Amino acid sequence: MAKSDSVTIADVAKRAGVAKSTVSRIINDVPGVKPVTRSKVLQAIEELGFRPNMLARSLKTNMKQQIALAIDDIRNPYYPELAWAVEQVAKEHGFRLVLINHYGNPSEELSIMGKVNEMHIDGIIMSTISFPAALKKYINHSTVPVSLIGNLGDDVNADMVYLSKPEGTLAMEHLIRIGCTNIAYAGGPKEVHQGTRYAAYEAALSANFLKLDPGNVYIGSDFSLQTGIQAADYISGLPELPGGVYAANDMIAIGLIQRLLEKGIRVPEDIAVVGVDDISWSTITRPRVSTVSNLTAETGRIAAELLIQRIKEGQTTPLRKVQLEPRLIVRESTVKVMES
Amino acid sequence: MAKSDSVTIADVAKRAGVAKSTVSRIINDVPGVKPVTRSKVLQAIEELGFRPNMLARSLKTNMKQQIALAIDDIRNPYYPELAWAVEQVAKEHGFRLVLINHYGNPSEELSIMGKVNEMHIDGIIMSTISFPAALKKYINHSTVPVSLIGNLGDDVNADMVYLSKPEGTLAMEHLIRIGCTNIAYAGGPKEVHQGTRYAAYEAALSANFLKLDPGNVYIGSDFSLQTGIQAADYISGLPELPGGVYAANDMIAIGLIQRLLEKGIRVPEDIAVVGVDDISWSTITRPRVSTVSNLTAETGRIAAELLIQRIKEGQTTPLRKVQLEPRLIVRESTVKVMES
DNA sequence: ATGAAAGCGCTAACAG
DNA sequence: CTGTTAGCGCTTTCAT
Repeated sequence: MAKSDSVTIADVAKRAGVAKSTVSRIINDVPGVKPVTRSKVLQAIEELGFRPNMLARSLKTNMKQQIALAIDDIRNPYYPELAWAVEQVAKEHGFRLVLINHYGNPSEELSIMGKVNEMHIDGIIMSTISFPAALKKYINHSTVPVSLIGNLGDDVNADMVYLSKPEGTLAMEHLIRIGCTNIAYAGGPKEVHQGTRYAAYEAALSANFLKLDPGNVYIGSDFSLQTGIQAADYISGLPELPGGVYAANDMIAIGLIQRLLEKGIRVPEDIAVVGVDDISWSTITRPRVSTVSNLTAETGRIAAELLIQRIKEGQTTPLRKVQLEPRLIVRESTVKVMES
Repeated sequence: MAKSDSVTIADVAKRAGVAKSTVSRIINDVPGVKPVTRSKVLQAIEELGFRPNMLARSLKTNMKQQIALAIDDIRNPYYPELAWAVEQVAKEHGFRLVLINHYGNPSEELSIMGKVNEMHIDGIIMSTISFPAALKKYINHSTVPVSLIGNLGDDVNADMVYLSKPEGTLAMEHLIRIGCTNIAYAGGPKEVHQGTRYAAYEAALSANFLKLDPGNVYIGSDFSLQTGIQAADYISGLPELPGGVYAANDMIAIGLIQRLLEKGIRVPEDIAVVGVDDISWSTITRPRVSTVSNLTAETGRIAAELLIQRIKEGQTTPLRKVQLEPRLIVRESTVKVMES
């Protein structure tokens, strides 16, 4: 248990011949300390190699200068950018970032919220996929501020950032606008992404008086390239080749496109393909992938800013909800362009 | 400053009619507490909704149950998997993960090591790119254990995980084995990746009595797809087309291959291309990319285990160094295969 | 088997 | 301008 070498504020005080509180004042830049005293103490700090014990400070001030980010899986390409944006903002405000993967597992998500006050954090950003009712309770009872990515309703005690409409809506509208009537869907399990990815498919069809053919829907096991490849095999075997495919994310779109091309099916001439996420890979495949940007970095930045602001001002001010507009990005996978 | 509602061990003790120490014993599973007392206390805990303040506990025990991982940039595709592996192991041992990006910035790296004891962590894993001498001093003076990714020498007080040889060596040997004599290099700045990516190029050439033609070396500004594309433009314009290209990572290799194909240069027939990293994308491009796996997840896992073991046993036991064997993975970008 | 008391290293009134 | 005095909430001897 031996507290190693650690030199404390008391050691410094003794060495400098002052009281602990004076040392405290100096390391906290409290004004009104005689310059000569200050330099005496500074010197003692230097000589002793004193470093304040933040743990003790935190115990006293109740500020840990740390926030958590709970996400599905950092290996999913959406999250590194989100995490990066969050860490940037955190760092600017002198906060560190604790990263937690919950793998979309509802019980994990609950367990995280149940442990927030054992976590040395001042607040938490949750990017939840499934959203069990129990989670809402946990959030509402949480002692630390919560910032949510996604719109989880008005009865949740948390600031939120979310898109003004599902990305998929833009993707579908685009396909319809360029003349597709027979549109296929390629995605992972329907429930994931709070179901909005798939729901947008159904909604857009019905909003445009197009009929939903269950045969046009390919549901894979995840949101990977592999799923895209399998979707291509499925879709290319359909009795009637769809004019367009709405892929639930760019990874799927890319796998899908590659496989279609291998099979001699031209994109976009035979099939137009649009994805969602605007990951960087989408700009370098051939054809480059039309997609919908969900403003990942912007989302992370705002979520972090909302949280830190909330940490600073407490639960007094009203909850904030920030809506972001998803943005359609048209590239060659949906429209033939002049120059390659 | 108001310490909100927080119910403490003292509240529980009063409610249960026992001493604080008894409550402490119970929440720490210290044996030798009469069952009836135990249940009385447990009930009080339940009724009051008591949750131990880990900060206070940490101050006393000096264990924060938290480790840090300092990396270049989480957006670089190597790191999410590393971070994931580290977090897995951390979680298994009841530790949380603090993620820090240093952007390969030497002064940032130093600043991180300078702040380790203000960070509420029990140890830190550093994946450093540049390795200034000053960093060595910081590490050797660090009060918390350090686990290093990469071999930084014998005079550094840290456990280490690293590859037994540069990945590039395997990549180059492969190209040479399949008959390339005129081999180009495509990479980012030479110093990055501790210089091993490029150094392997020079070393392999001279080990095989091949002459180094500076005109065959393309140095881009980073390790992105874009650099690969630019490298392709450069290499395809060379007076004599090289028989093979060693790309410093798979991103570059992929950008390079796509661009070569666009220009009507066949891969691997005209040029064989090998990358490094074995990122998942390399399995779905056409042709799929031959590469060298650097065992990312394994590296993360071991780094985390070394660190946590060190945290538990202290600086008494000798330093550990774990070597991993990089593995060549041959795909279609270097050899023509029978079935596509 | 349990209680009393002394801190962990720091901050924050309150005096002087 | 600086010192004294209480704690923050918990663990941990040492008694009983």
